[in-house]
Amino acid sequence: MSSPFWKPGTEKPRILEDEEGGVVFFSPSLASSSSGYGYASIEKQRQRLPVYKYRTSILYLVETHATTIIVGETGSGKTTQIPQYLKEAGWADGGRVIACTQPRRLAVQAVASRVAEEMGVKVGEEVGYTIRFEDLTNKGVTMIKFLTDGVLLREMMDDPLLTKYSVIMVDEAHERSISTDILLGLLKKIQRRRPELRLIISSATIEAKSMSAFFQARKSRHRMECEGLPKMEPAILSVEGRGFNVQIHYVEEPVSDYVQAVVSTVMLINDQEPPGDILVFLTGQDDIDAAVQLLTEEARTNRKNSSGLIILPLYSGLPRADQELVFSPTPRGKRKVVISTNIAETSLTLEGVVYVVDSGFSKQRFYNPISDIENLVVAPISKASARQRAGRAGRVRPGKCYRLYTEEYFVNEMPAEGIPEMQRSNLVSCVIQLKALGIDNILGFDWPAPPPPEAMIRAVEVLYSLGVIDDDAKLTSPTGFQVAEIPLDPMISKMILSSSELGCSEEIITIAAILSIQSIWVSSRGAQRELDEARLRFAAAEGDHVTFLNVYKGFLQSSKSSRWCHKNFINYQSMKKVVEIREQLRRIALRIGMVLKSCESDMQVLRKAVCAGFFANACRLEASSQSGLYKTIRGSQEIYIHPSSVLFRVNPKWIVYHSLVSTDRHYMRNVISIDPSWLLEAAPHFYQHQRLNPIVH
DNA sequence: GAGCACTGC
Repeated sequence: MSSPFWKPGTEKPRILEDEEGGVVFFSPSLASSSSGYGYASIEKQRQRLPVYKYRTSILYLVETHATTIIVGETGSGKTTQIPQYLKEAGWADGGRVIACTQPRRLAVQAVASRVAEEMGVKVGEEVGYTIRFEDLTNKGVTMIKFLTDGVLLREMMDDPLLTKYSVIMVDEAHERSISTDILLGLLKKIQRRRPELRLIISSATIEAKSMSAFFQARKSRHRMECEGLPKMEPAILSVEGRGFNVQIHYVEEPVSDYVQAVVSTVMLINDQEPPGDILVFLTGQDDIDAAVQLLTEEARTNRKNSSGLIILPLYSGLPRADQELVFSPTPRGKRKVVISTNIAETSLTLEGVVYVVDSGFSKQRFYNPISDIENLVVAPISKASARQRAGRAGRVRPGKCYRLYTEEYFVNEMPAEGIPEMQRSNLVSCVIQLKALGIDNILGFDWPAPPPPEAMIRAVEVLYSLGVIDDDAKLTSPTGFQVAEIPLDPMISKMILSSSELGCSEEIITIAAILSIQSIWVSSRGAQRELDEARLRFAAAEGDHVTFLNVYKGFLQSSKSSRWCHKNFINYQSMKKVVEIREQLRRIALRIGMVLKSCESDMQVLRKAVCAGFFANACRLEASSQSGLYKTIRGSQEIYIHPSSVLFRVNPKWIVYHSLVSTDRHYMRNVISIDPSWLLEAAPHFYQHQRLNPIVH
């Protein structure tokens, strides 16, 4: 286990082969020693990884089987080693490329730089990576390429058979993200056309069996088993991990209040267990803030041991600087307690954690295709998640995991796997992507996990109403193909296309970029009034979209200053991303033949363009309503303007919204006022005269 | 007058 760089008593080099592809921080000692030690010691390190003793088997299976499924636990080294084994065995000869996909950008970068280091090359040469906005590959030189699965899907639009790849390894397939699932479905289809292509599906769970069943080709007349071609029967291989043993503790009785249970469990660990940091999994910001506060008070009153506690929250909405606090090393004699959302389950890795407290819950997205509303719901996690969470305690030495649910519940009631994202999401983007790849029979597509037919039908309806697909459910030309080319939600893409005809594309692509990120405002529950005041400085009577334009203009006038952002409660990181996305949209717009033009101060055409994409989200203020109650034109859903909108309390008679937040009420986020006659202009087929007229007058 | 698990192109 010990690395040649690490002497007992010194800080252990931070992880070398992170299976989750979390944020990898190389310690300075490692960074400096890599040049001093040279190739041999890296080679020794590689040989110590559990996956090494399977090298020959893996190469044999890949050679003889079209699909190989690798079940590998954390720390097995599969992600960094298998692509190298393949390259060493000649799979990248003759200009072919070995691809390895990851669900997350950071993982792509981290793994690529590690593999480049092991091979003694620079990233972008023999080893490269591609993520959105960043392509560090060199055609004809790059042999191993890491990329997000979303990027590989985009590549299929230009090269549907992915002809340049000899082997494609889909990593972290157990996470079952929408793009991983689409990719798996498409790769299965490609295999029929390209029998020489090899797939490696790498997964952390035993779900391998269902994955294997999926890739099991039906005995078909077209594809006889013949010499020279690999077997269609998938091979399965397990590789053990290298984590330390984690002792599991369960509660004896179900807990009624898991925030309270978290507090007492942390205090118990602190009183009775030797030093080591604690990682707590809760569901969201509210719970986390509450737990942080309770723990801080508890630590203050119960002085015995708890003065050494450093209590930190962790969730993605946290400002960057606060997030980085959790990575700072724990001072001697102190104990760090990080209270986190699911972000610490897969997206980032904390070192030094010895104790995990698992509430057994997380927030999950659910989609109701009937109401067309997506909801965030606190729901029980799966056994797979519970194991992943527990594993976080065994990275540096043997650890303990305290589950705030009973063993009986874990064994008998907890579901083995989570519900794939595909089955609980709006599918509009997914369907258009498949259409663009020539998959016309969406309902008959061979999915790893078929989504509910209602959700697919709803997606097809939306695309039809946007004029993106025709009566035969085929992409329209040019609109459908253009919308598919733009990497955004189709409603936003449609808005962009219309802006070209209306003469306001410069403004609309700015709005599109802002709508496609989380939020441009800093999240500050503490300074709510100041944030509201800052927002009012940019407020436009037309609504939030025009307000965004004012912010963007201000940002440019400040020369993209971070100080200006800070002063105005605007998230600087978000604005940088907006500039980047806007630049990408601008390039795509030109490529698909749009006219880039500014409407200057004519906000009416701009609002029409928003209508052209979002007409389905039109609402009218209830005449008798004093409380700001709106109803959707289409479904008569009762909804309200979100208090964060600049049109909150202004309540214009007609608006369209960008998205809904559903709690006890449905709140519209980002709204703009419109004239109802524009709805008829934008979507005559959708708002027929007879239906709209009685409402208009 | 209230709330945003997490990714990705």
